[in-house]
Amino acid sequence: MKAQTVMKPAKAETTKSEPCSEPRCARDRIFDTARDLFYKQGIRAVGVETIANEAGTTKMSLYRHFPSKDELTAECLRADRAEFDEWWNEVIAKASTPRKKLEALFSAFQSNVCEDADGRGCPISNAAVELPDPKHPARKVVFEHKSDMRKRLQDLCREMGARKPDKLGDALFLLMEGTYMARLVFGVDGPGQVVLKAANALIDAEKAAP
Amino acid sequence: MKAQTVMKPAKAETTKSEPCSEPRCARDRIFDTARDLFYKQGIRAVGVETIANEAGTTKMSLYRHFPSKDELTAECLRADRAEFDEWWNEVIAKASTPRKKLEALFSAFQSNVCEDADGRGCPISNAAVELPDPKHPARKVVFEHKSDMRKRLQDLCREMGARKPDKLGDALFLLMEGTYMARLVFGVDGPGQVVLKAANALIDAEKAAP
DNA sequence: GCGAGACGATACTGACCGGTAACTCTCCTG
DNA sequence: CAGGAGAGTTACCGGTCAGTATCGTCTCGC
Repeated sequence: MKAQTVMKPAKAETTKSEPCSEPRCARDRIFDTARDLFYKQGIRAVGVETIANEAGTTKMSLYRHFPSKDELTAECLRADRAEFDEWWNEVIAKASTPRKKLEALFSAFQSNVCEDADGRGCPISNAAVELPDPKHPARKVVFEHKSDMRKRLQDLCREMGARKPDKLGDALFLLMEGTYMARLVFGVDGPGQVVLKAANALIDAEKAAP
Repeated sequence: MKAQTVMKPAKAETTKSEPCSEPRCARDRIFDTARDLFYKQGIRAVGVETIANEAGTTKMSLYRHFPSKDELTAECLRADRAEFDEWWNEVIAKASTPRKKLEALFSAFQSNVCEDADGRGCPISNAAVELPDPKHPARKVVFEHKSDMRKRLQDLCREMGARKPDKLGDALFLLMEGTYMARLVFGVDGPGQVVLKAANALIDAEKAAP
């Protein structure tokens, strides 16, 4: 398969604790391959041997860098989480008011989730489905990420001056999770296409009357 | 390869061709055990041997009644779907208007999903996460069930006189799916507790202005 | 009484699982 | 130049996976 051996990177400014060479070092290739395969095929469906082969290396190298498949899984989810947070912060940074931040979030969210050709919803939610064991190291990542996401929404609602910010934030949370699952079941043209309008309707309703 | 393997008698007792004894016949015990274990531990996490043992029988009996684990899985999902439909019809039968039917649905849904002590969301949505292969027989059940659920919501919105019934129905669909996932991640006291209020807000907003 | 069907028990296949051991090669650094 | 770390290779471990084969038993309808 791939392999493409020596490429003479010619960079390597002798930073001591950075031994990676090649296109990328074995650890990074393994990590990225694992994230990709876990997302596309499911965590339980992918074996460590498959990951190693697909990354152009061997199982031994995988176990040199990661203590177990479970820990590798948790690590991948942490990367997913970090990527999500980065995306989130970038989106809200461009908007001026809490209301506009929420609108920008749901607008970008709808595009991201629904328009990705081979998307399969949220890798972290999916992990929660695949790994029921509460002792699995990935479960902690799942809970922390979703709790954080919930709180961010509630905080934005509070800043916006909603009457019941926690409840409105939770309702918006439901819309997001539902969009993930709708994408997974229906593909691109599913119910997720209405999430922005639905979020706006909920926000308007809460800011208005009784 | 077997002919019409999957039939389901499940009728009254003393019908002549009913060799089931014991509490229940082996097929039913296997089937119920599989549904339970698949839901609680995940489909991929449960082996056929485990199912057979837990049902107090053997793997051979399982394969006498079901052609494969994949088909058994699909059959379990069909039962989940039938149970859901039955629940749905019962709930809307008690309400007089489309608006009240929707309200009754979301009220009962919130209770069912959130108050079940060891609930793990929707078994059918979970199956979609666990089984990415589009050729898996369970995928057909997933898609049909969710399409049906989506259409039922849209139809109720239409009967209610919503201006954009399809979009409103889709928004309500997102709320339901989100509630399932929220239950799975957060347990009983999660964001799902607001789904009834959120649904009402969306409906009111759509029936009212612009 | 007898065949037939349902069921249980045991053993097996071949593939794959996560994880480990021991060895070699290469390249960077001191 | 020596040494050590990162990486690749091969072989292996015990266990489990889905699925099959064989045989024996129990019961029920005829």
